[in-house]
Amino acid sequence: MTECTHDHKHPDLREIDRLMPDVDSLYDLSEVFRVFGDSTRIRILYALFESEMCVCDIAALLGMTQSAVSHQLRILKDAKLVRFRREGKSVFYALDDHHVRLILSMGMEHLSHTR
Amino acid sequence: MTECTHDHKHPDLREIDRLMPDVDSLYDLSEVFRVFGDSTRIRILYALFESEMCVCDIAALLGMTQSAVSHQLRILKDAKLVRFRREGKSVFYALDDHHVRLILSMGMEHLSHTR
DNA sequence: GAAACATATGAGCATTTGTTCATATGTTCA
DNA sequence: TGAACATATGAACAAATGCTCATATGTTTC
Repeated sequence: MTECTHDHKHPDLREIDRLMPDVDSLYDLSEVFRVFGDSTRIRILYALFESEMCVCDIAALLGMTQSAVSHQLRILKDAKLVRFRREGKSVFYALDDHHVRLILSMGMEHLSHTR
Repeated sequence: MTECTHDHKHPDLREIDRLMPDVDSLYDLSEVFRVFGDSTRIRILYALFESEMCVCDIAALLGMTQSAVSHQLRILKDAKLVRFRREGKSVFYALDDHHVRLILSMGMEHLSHTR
């Protein structure tokens, strides 16, 4: 490969670099979306749209093992997308804040615009 | 592991299953977010916030090889997140629609709420 | 047509990721 | 305290992912 010889209009790269969020913020942002980027986790989030649920019910609803669901819930919890409360032997999970719903519906809207 | 013995309040799983989008839609939705879930692609998208850019400029801006950027642009293009136009030897990429900006700002907003 | 430039793409490789299995932790009740 | 239940977690493994390198495709200019 050879360097770009700039024989056309180019933006001021330094100016653009100045305007962009710093690399660390963008990395954190990509991590947020990476959490949404798995169908199991998306299904869990949509299940929680209706009501809070315990782990075994989520597993039954999705037809997955309790272990697999629990592993994914941990990722969702770490990303602050769900919160939980213990009630006896069960642990109930729920969507953490309204941003989750907003982000999901934005994604759905994008989908509907691309077909 | 043993089955859940339902000794507490449980939601109607069949009703919840009925209300949820079908599995295929949720898979497609997760694929959209998976595309956002990589810091290189996020950096490319933010670079394009300011103006359309050719591949070599994006590569220079991000300090990456032309090949790496081109591979990621293909993924962004397939997901309809960017569009492109050829002008001579160069190919200029731009954000495809306003949903991209909305989704990114939703993600940023979520981030700012979690610290 | 040939050379130079800009971009696209396939193969290979190291890393990451999601699931399974086994087991640990935590809670209730007899 | 011990047994049963509900959830969490570490290790292992197969599959997916992102980058590099080499090279192909496409465009302009001589």
